[in-house]
Amino acid sequence: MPGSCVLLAHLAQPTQVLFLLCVGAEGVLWHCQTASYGAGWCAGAGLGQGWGRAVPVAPGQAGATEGSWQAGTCTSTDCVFSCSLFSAQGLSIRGAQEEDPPDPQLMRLDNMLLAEGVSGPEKGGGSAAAAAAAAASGGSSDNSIEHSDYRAKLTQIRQIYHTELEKYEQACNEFTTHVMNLLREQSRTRPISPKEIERMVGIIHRKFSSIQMQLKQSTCEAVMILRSRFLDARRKRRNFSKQATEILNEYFYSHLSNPYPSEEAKEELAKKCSITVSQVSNWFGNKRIRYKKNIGKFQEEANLYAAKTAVTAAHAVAAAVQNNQTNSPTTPNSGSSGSFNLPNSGDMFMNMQSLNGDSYQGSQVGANVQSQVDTLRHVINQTGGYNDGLGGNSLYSPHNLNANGGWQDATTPSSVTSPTEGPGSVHSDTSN
DNA sequence: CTCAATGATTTCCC
DNA sequence: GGGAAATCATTGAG
Repeated sequence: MPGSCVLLAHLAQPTQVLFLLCVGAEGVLWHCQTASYGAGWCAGAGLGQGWGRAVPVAPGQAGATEGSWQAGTCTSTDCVFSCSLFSAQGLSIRGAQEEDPPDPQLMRLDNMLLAEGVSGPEKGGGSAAAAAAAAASGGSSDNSIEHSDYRAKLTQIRQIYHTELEKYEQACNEFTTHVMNLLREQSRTRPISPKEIERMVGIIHRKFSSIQMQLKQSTCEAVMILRSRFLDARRKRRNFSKQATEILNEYFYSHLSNPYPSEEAKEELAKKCSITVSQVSNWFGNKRIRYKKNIGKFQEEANLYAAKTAVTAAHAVAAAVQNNQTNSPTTPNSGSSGSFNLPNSGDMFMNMQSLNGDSYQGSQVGANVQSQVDTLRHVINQTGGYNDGLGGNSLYSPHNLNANGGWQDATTPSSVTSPTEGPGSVHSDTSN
């Protein structure tokens, strides 16, 4: 059994390895912790378990730092104990951790782990995952697949962190017991004061604290890497689901005269499509530009969605009319196609116009139809039978509809009043 | 592998 | 800040 000194060190191995180094009558000795730590590594580094003689590392030797020791028989740099030394006789501490005041770095790490949901109480879903997902998605609801993916990985990190933490605590206790036993044996040959024991225990705990800090540090790094990967993954393009594309297309083609969804509409669409608001904005931006550039190419698609919308609208109108016992005799839709009752029928009309060429030219008529629709809606509302289904008016009703047509004009009201630009004048950038 | 489609990003403009 | 336009980068069909 070595002398009375204790040196607790950890080496920067994949798994933290704990050593006990003693300085005594027999010189400097190392002891590889045999419990849950170190045994494997000790063997791997050619140290074996138990006690062995340590020799100072020669200055300049690879891996050497001031005060480094290595196993007497091991020349591998892996065997260098870059650790602080606690003198046996006076229990003087050189290089011991100075951790009396709360370490600001430790506090930062703790805060981060808490914020990331790694430490602290377990929450179903984890605020960190939600926060990261929200941040990554531009502040809105995110793709649930990525969300759960991120959450699963974070949970994994969390589990590893807690397992390791538990191991460290257990090892700390074991080690403390071990040292206490050493001291108890020492007390047979020399007087050991309670203060000395207390101090020794304090040293051990501080050492373990610094090891814990490393664990926290690497956990933080893992979370950061995960987050960056998560964000990077988001940058990758992923096609929207067929359903989402359909919903977006339906909106687009039923608002062809003014395909600029309001913020509310965007949010609603985002929700329906399980994508973010910015993705909705991107989609509409891309769609507008691509539609404008090649209207012909999108004609079939436009007709498809127009027909689809018409059918839906017809059904809705039929239902509304049927439900409306006091149907107004002035209702203009009775007996006619019925599709114009759609709040968006103005756009649909334009769609039909576009079959023959430029879709923008039809908006004059489209606007007229729109006004009819508004009248109709007003009438129906007054009779009390029409306020949902077709509703969408808060969400889907096109605003900024203008008589001249053209998307540009819709967003630049100043030019709407321009009498020089007739219905036939197509904005230059609509031509390809 | 090629290439069209398409979601995302960048740049410019108002 | 929102939109247009150009461009980048990935996806998926052939």
